[in-house]
Amino acid sequence: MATPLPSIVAVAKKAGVSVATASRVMSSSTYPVSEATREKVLQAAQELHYTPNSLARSLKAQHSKLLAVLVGDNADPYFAQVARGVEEIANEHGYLTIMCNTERDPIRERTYLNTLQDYRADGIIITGSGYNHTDYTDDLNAIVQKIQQRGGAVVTLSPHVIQAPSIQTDNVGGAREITAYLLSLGHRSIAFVSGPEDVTVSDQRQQGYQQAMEAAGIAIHPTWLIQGDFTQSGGERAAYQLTQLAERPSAVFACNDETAFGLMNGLQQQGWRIPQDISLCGFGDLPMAKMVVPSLTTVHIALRELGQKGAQKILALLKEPQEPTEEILPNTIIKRNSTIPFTEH
Amino acid sequence: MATPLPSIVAVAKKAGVSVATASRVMSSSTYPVSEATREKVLQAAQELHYTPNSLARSLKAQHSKLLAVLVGDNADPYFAQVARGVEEIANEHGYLTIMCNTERDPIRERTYLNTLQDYRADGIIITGSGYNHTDYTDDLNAIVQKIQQRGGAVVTLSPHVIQAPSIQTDNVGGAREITAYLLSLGHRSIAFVSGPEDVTVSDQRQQGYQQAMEAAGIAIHPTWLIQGDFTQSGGERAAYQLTQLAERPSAVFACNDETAFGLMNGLQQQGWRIPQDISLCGFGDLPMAKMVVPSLTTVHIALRELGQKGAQKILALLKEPQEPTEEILPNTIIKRNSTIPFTEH
DNA sequence: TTGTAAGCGTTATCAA
DNA sequence: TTGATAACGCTTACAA
Repeated sequence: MATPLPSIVAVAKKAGVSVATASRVMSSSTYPVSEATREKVLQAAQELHYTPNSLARSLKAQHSKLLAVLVGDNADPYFAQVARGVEEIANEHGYLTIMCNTERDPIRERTYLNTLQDYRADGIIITGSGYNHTDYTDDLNAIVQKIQQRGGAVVTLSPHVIQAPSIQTDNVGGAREITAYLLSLGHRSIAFVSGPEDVTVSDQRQQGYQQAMEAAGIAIHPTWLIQGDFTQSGGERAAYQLTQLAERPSAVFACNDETAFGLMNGLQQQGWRIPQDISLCGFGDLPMAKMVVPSLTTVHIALRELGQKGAQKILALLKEPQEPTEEILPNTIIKRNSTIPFTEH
Repeated sequence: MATPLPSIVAVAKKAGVSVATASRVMSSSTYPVSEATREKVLQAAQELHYTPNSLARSLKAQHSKLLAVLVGDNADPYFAQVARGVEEIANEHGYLTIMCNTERDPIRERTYLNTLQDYRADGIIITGSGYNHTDYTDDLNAIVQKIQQRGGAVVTLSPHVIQAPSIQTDNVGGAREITAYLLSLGHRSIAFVSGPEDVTVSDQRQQGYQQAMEAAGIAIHPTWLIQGDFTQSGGERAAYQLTQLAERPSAVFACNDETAFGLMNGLQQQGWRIPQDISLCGFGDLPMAKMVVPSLTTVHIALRELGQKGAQKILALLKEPQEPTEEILPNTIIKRNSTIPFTEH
């Protein structure tokens, strides 16, 4: 049978003091309490194994010490790393981390945001989402605004229709750089495998790709633009499309590592050798990127750090409201074995 | 400035009814309320954008609709999959999922368990931990007991010093089977790379390995037992050790996939070809297992399903307390390209 | 069918 | 320095 935990009244009673004083010592408030009574209370609390009820505390205090991460899928290594960074900082500061998988579905995002509001989550970190547009833009922003009004903090870690302070990796720049790297290797026909349609991160990376190609004076052939969906199977499908082309590009740039892994697998299954037959690169630098054979040339994002910074931003926001800012973090190209200089076949 | 959200009193006032009736319609209790007043209340709630404060509700109801997962590291694909399964079921049933990274550290486990108790988490799922022994065994079990006493449910998903209902994959059996598979391929000298010392899962898998070897009448050479730590870098170190041996085994069984990936990388860097020079297999069947080259022969665990079952067990436990049970789930061997029949060199 | 009021476990205000 | 007491927002006896 469920027996309730001792409350502060039990402690007060046992110590022979009022709940007020008991509370004062348990909540380690600055309010003066004599050493003698403090001892008595502590003693009683100890004996009863008393610990304060966080729910009651939160209700009273109007904040919960709850921090949430909205991710597309916590099993996706990209999000997993970010979430890890968040949890780390949260834990350090006495916050609990709530994990929310949205599958990039605005409706799920909305539902979670509402629930989180009901729980008075102090901070919400949104990552891995962000369509260019959705019918729910206003909806989402309305909720976010309400969250902010009641004192909650919201931060996005990727482009999103939600208006909030944001910390992001330089998607355009990173894509431009890695494309420029392929160009510097002598490649001229470079394919690009995108993410799901209308997802902004994918568009931004495509933009970087296009900028680099344009700067090199190369017209992008329509068949070089292949649709993916950020998953390995999407990459495999892209590989198939690639092998069907009349003229094979000499390099492919996948807009994220998972896609690149899928491509690698798919292409190799079709008998293509990487990098001899085609150079391949990704974006993200997941832990697996250096493990696959050949190891993957990619854009390194400090994912865990991104999560940490997001959490720190939340903490800062909670301390004192600040102007909404957008911070763009630089990233670096990691050259590995999946790319080699262009050679005539 | 932070403006508080409307409470049920605001709704009651606006609807011109008592808080009791307002509450009755908002909490969709079975208590009879006339259609007319129900409408009025709903209307008022709508206009005020009222949603009930979950903290207050939880405080009153003595349960929080909070479910926690304790994992070693949420960025480890193994745990990530399990956590995903948990979140899925939790979300379906209106529970929020709290993610706790313990790094297998009993002290961190204890801290989290305490915090979770303070938040009145309804359910706690513990996975990825479990030393054979620790100085904190009694501590941990004391907290778990208190959690259960106050009505919370605890389930473990891997061997652990914590006494609680448990659902686990068949570690011994799986290891025995896959070792038997290697034997059936003609291998006789089979190395085993373990996890961190004293971690029970690792011991169980080693046990399975030993059982199979024994059944085949093969004495295990001491040098075949190599210490790993469940990580890729641990696998790489093991690879190095392996290459130093005077007599090379013809196969290695890594006690988890991450270790196998590290081995694969390390061995290949030393110029060993897999599977020609040595057959390799793992345990877990992470998504990456079929992506690496060569693809990895391993024991498939339905990880996500394990998480789902864990969450369902919690839900069942919450509904009505049951006898603590230990459920062992079968697993299956996935034969891929990292293993081939033994051949003389 | 509706309302009043107590209580969940805290903390903070006000008096003493 | 200590103690009553109200309040946080909700649900539920108990009355009406």
